[in-house]
This record gives sequence, C-alpha cells and structure tokens, in this order.
Amino acid sequence: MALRGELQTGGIVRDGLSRQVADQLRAAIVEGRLKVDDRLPNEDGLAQHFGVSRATIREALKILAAQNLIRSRRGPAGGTFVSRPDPQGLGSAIADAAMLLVGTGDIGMEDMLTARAETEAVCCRLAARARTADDLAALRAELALQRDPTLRDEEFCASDLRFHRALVQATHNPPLKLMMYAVIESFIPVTNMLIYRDHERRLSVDLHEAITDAVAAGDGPRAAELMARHLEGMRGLLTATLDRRAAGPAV
Amino acid sequence: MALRGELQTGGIVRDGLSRQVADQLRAAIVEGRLKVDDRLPNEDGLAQHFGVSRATIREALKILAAQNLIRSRRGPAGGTFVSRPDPQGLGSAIADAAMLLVGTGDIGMEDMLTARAETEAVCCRLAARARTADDLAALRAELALQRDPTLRDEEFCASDLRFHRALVQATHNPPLKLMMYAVIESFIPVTNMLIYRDHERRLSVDLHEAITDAVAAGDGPRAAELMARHLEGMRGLLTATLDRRAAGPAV
DNA sequence: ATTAACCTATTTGTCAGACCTTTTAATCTT
DNA sequence: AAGATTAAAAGGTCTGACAAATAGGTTAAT
Repeated sequence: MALRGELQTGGIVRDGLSRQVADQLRAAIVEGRLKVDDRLPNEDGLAQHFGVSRATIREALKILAAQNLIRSRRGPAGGTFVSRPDPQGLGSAIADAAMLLVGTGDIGMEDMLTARAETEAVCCRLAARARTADDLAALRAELALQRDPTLRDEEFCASDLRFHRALVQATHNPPLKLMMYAVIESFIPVTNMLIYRDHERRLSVDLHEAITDAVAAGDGPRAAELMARHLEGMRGLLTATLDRRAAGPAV
Repeated sequence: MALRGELQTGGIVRDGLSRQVADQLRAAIVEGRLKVDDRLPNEDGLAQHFGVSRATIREALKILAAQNLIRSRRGPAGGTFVSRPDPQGLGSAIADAAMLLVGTGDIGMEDMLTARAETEAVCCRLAARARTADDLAALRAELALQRDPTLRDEEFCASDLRFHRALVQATHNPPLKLMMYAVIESFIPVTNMLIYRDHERRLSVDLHEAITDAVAAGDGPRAAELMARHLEGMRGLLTATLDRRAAGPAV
C-alpha cells in the first residue's frame, strides 16, 4: 500500500483531521506513491486505514478534489482516482484568484498593463519562432472578425481575447502557456472592460494585424515592439479615462 | 442576505449538492455580495438556507477553504469568514500543480528553460527601474552566501531560489509577481535539481553578481541580456548532462 | 443466438442526530 | 477589581442509515 497512516492526535495539532488526511494523500500523490489514474481504496477502507470516520475522509477527499488532484465516480467500477493534472483547471483557478485580487485593489491597472506588455511581448518573440500555419490561420480568423464594424462590443472583446489566446498558443511552450493563463483569463478581460468603451477598435485591430504579420514573417523583435506600443496606447487611454472620471462625475 | 438558494435537484444534474453549494457561495464572493472578512451564517444556518444537511454544507465549505476563499474558527466569536485572497497561497497551489505537470512529463526541460530565460529577463528589466536599496541589499546578501565554497549544494540551491525571489520582488509589480510564482516555486527547483550536480557554481554566482550590478545601475537591457546568457549556459549543461547519461549508464 | 429487460452488488452521495473540543463572555467569588 | 468558574456558541468528529448511480451478470422473450 502506498499510504501511511499516522495522524497526530495529541499535542500542538491545530484542528483538522480532515486536513491531515488530505495532506497525507496529497503527499502520496506528489511524491509519486500514487500515480495518475490509480484508484484509492473506497471511503470505508480509507476511514479504517486512517482510523477516522467516513465523514472526515469525505471532507479530505473534497479538499483534494477542489485542487483537481482526484476525481470520484459512483458505482461498482467507480471509486476515487488520481487525476491527471490539467493546465486548464489550474489556469481557471489562477484566473479566479487574479480576478479577486483585482477586485480587492491588490492589483492595480498600471501594473497590470506593464505586466501584460512585457509578457505578451515575450509571447510575440517566441511565437515568431515557433508558429505554425494553423496558428497564423487562427490569428487571422480573429482579425477578420474584428474588422466587422457591426460587431457588438461584447463580441469584439471576446474575439480580442481569443486573439491573445492564439498568440500564446503559437509559442508552443507549455510552461509559458501555464503562466499566461493569469493574463489571458483575468488581466485581459479586466483591462478590456475599462478601455473598450472608448471605441478605439480600429487602431487596436491595425496593431493586431501588424503583430500577426510580424509573427508570420518570423520577426520577433518587431512583433514584440508592436505589442509594447499597443499596450502603451492602452495605458494612455486608461489615464485619459481616469482623468475624465475624476474631473466630471457625470451621470 | 447576500445568498441565493435555488439548488437544482432534478433534471440533468451530475451529482454534487456540495459542489452546487460551493459554487453559489463562490459566486457570492467573487461577485462581491460577500466581502472580505464578512461572516457567513453558521453551518446550521447555511444548511437550513440551502435546504441540505450540515454534512453537505461542511463538504462545500471544505472546497472553498481548499481554494483559500474562506477560513473557519471555533467558538462563539468564531464562524466562517471570507478570506482576503493571498498571492502566497495561490502561489504554492500553482507551484504544486506545476511540479506535478513536470513530473508527468507534460512540461519539458527545454521549454522550461526558455520560459525562465524570457520571463526572468523581463523581471530584470523591470527591477532595474523599480528596485529599492532594500532590494539590492537582499540580492547582495544572497550573493555573499553563495560565495562561500563550503556551502552544501542543498543550501546553495536554496540561496539561489531566494536570489531569484528577491529579483522578482524588486520589480514591485504584483501581477507579475503572481505569474512568477510558477517559475520561482516550481521551475527553478526542478532545473536546479538537474543541473547543480555539475558544480558550476562559480560561473553562476559571477553572473548573478553581474546581474545585480546591472540592476543596481538601472541598466535593464544589460541585466536582461546577462540573465539570458545565464539560462543559455544552463541549457548547455542540460544537453551535456543528458548526452552523458544517454552514453554511459554508469553506476 | 441475440437482444432486451431486470436484478444485484458496489461505491459514492446525502441525511439526521449525537457528542466532543475550542473559544468567548458573562457571572460568581474573593 | 482581579481572578476563577461556568454556560453558551460554534466548528469538528462520529455513527448509522438510506438514496442514487452504475457495471455486470441473469433471465426472459424474440
């Protein structure tokens, strides 16, 4: 068996049998004693193994499930299994948390635009080297959409998001993709919300197109420079918007 | 009350009253209906409100607690409270998951070094502009440690980690810090483990020192270039190590 | 023989109620 | 007024039961 079973019950234990069980199971997973798709003992078995009640085991399993480490199914062939870690799930968790940090003001607009400019410039450079024909097609498909002047703002922002997603994808670099989830799923929506009210679409699309061309040509530095200019323009819009709001509290 | 209460109980619901409760509470938090440090009703109250048992409520709360959205304390003045989202907790979650992704081979060494080189170069550029005297002191403290030739490999790696952490800190850019958690807490330890067996410490420290000096001088481009060279050197070590292992399966 | 319907065992999901432990605050004692 | 005692509130755990889903085997009908 790949599980150990000593829970601290006396001494300086800060409450939490379920936490301790979760920690032990997590350790078993990250240390490889439990491999992907391994099946854990059923809940009664775990309860017996750890010497706690089934309710406690279930709380522990919920913790691990919330961290995308395990999944459960009912039925005879069911049970609890170690999950393959998926960047998707992790990404949305990052995005959620980043959204909260923005909401509480722990992350400011200025810094966000700086981080976007720098990291997306990196993506441009790498994409220029690694992009495939499919990547370029995906980028251009979004450009075509964005040229449509009848597109609603909402749809435009969604397309913008997909454009940046495709750009990250074009780097074909998994760890970078992981890091960029925070930008793509959280920072971009937030910045767009504040900025695209000013209908600066055309300028934006022109820059997107220039970036795509540079990526297509394999000219990383130029693509990066264009992206930096793009974000610099947004920074200008931001300060303008804030000034206007500060001056006239209209409507 | 900031909570709604309609749970789907019939139809195409894929199991999970506890999941639904957690989702509703999470929504209330991210949409701001529940603010930081707000106190939720007690578990019996929540059970009544959602029309489920207390066990189900507890499982839901464990899910949210695992995502660092709430915390609980016992006693009369206790209860369940909305947590201030902390980058720390999120960072370790990212690091855990990234570690797993590395373990399963979903993330390769080559790509990791590329991502490190690019993103840490970004940090160099920003740090050169924003670093304070304290930041420089922290960087130089680690350098002094690393000069000690009697330092064990383990300690050296820990100091290296702190150096890079301090570099990120010196950017004073919260969103970037958030993104760099994956690099700092996961990618760096993994790369170090594979590479510092070859005792290339001196070269490494020299580059670290040059980077620090460039950051101190406010010369971002030079710091970034040095960092890129540093990582390029590690890439060379990596291929050498792999070649040697492929050739001689010694010991 | 093949298919459809049914049963059954296994496993997670939920419930109800009880008791334990921790913590705070009010009360009592000195 | 200071300290000790106690009661109440809240989360933490346990127990035992039942509900629901599901894979697999069994039976009945075609």
